[in-house]
Amino acid sequence: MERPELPLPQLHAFVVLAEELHFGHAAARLGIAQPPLSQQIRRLEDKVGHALFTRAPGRVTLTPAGSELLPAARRALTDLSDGLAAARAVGSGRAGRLRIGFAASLALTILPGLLRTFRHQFPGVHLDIHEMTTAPQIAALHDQTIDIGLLREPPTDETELVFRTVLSEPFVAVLPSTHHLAGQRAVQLSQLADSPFVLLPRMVGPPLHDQIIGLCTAAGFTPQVVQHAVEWQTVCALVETGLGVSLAPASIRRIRLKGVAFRRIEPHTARTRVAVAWRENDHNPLVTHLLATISQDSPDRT
Amino acid sequence: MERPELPLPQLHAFVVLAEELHFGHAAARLGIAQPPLSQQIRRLEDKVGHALFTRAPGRVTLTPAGSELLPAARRALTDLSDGLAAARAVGSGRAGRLRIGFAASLALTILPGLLRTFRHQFPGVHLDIHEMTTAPQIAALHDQTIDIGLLREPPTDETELVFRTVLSEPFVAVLPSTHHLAGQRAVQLSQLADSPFVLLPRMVGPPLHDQIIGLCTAAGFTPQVVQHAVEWQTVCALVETGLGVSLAPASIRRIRLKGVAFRRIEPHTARTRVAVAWRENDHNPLVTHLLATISQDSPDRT
DNA sequence: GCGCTCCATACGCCTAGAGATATCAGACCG
DNA sequence: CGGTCTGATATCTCTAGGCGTATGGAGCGC
Repeated sequence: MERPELPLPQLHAFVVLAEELHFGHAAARLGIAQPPLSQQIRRLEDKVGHALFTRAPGRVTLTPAGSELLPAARRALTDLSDGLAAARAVGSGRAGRLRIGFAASLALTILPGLLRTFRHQFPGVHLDIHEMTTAPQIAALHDQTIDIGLLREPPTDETELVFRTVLSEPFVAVLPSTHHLAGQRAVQLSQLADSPFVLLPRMVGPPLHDQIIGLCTAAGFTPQVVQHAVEWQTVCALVETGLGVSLAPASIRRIRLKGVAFRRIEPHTARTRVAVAWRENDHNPLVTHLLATISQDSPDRT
Repeated sequence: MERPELPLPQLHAFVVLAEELHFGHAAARLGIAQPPLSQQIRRLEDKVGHALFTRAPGRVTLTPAGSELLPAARRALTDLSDGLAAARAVGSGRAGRLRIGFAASLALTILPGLLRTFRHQFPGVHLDIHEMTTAPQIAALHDQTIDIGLLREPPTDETELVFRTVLSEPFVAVLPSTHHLAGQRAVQLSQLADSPFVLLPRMVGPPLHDQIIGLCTAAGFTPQVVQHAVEWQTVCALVETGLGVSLAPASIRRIRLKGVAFRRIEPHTARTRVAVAWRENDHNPLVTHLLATISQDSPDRT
């Protein structure tokens, strides 16, 4: 790519003159006087090294060389004008691409409304939605694979990343409907001490896992985990088979399964937080826009 | 098409920096110092209205807006550079299109060599070859349908057009081989007075037609034209059938037909000229080149 | 902590070129 | 033959911007 030889203003003048084929009219369209236009064309011809127009008074015509240059000049000008507009649209956040990672359970709660609101406000923005658990989201944020993470129980030791709580919800006990506690409206946590547990593996979201274990510990027992499952959907399915019980964020009530009962637990204080995460140094306006959308869309509801 | 806002040098700097992602190296590739490059990018960003790069020392990256602008800028630059090269090629006559009209009879004589030589010298030039008689060539030259005409007996009353003789050749008598004059090596023109004639219609080339009639008149008779044919090829075929005789430029000897004899005529002085014609005000370099090729290729041979 | 790398800032210089006004020259027309 | 239209020339002004040198300041590695 060598140094550009043809100034754009001259090319612009060239294109307009090629359309008007009349120095006076072209100059008027350019908003300048006629002599400067003659100069522009002349300079351009000097640089090209050949005449671009034949001028017989009243009879301005493109030369073969001019005809050859015209489409290239036109393309270059429209490319630049379009590219500039596109860059501005992206820069101002009216267009572009935003990559979002989200925990599967959120697909049942805040995610649909959020996406709908955002798409409505920024129809030009393409959203890449990736379902992924907490730990991969953190990693993906770090290596710029996603721009926004929606996850549970954000880790506290992350530099470079910022977290903001979107939603705080209590835990519920997940019981097979045949379970002897399913008849109660609420369950004392300690009553689950003897039931086998189905949980997510610690790996997919250590903080949430630790919090659940901590709840049980605080209630005076260590849960007997007989089975791991990567998704809450699967956990519920396993509970339905009678394999065991579980503790889960309240929003998974949306998973409706015939043989599964969700029951409030006592004590009721423990809550799990859903947070939005992004890179602290990410100045992508779309990130800002999405954060704003979250604020207005789900104003810290419980 | 509105006024271009982004100066090309800045776009060039932008593209190079986007490739190098390093101010120092990019500046070196541009052949300038580093501070000016910083300024260029800064000015460009000011005009766009958004940052195009994120600069952490040692870690220069394109922003989304920058990524959006980059392909447009690259296209514009290559378009201009290619377009300029193409325009220069056309302007200097190394490329382009040349439209040539020629009389059918010339396809047997000067045309093949001429085209071969020209194509060899200017392989980038596309030649449009149209077979047409004299009068249509004149018209086509006037309304810019062809750029070069190769025709017989140029009219003398044409302004705006220039003619240069390429070839001058004598006339020959075209006789059926059964004709009683076919036994002679040469034919006195007056001996044809009683034979019916086959000729081209006057319309397709008035000067040549008038010259043939004039020859007969000078020999003391008015030819009895019993049949017209638009092509010499056809004239010869008709002569072969014994329909009549004809007078034709010597180069049609190349049309070899069993039943046709070509004989030198006396007096031997009358010659027909083949000329190249072009528009006087046509500055297309290809026209000049073709004229030069004709000069060197057929140096006024008889 | 020191130096190195890398980019930004701050002047200052200078040219290209974009613009205007005034004027000239050729073609065409009544 | 003069008026009009069209484009070219001449001359001047002004400024945007391209480039340089000198310097500042933030990370990063040893």
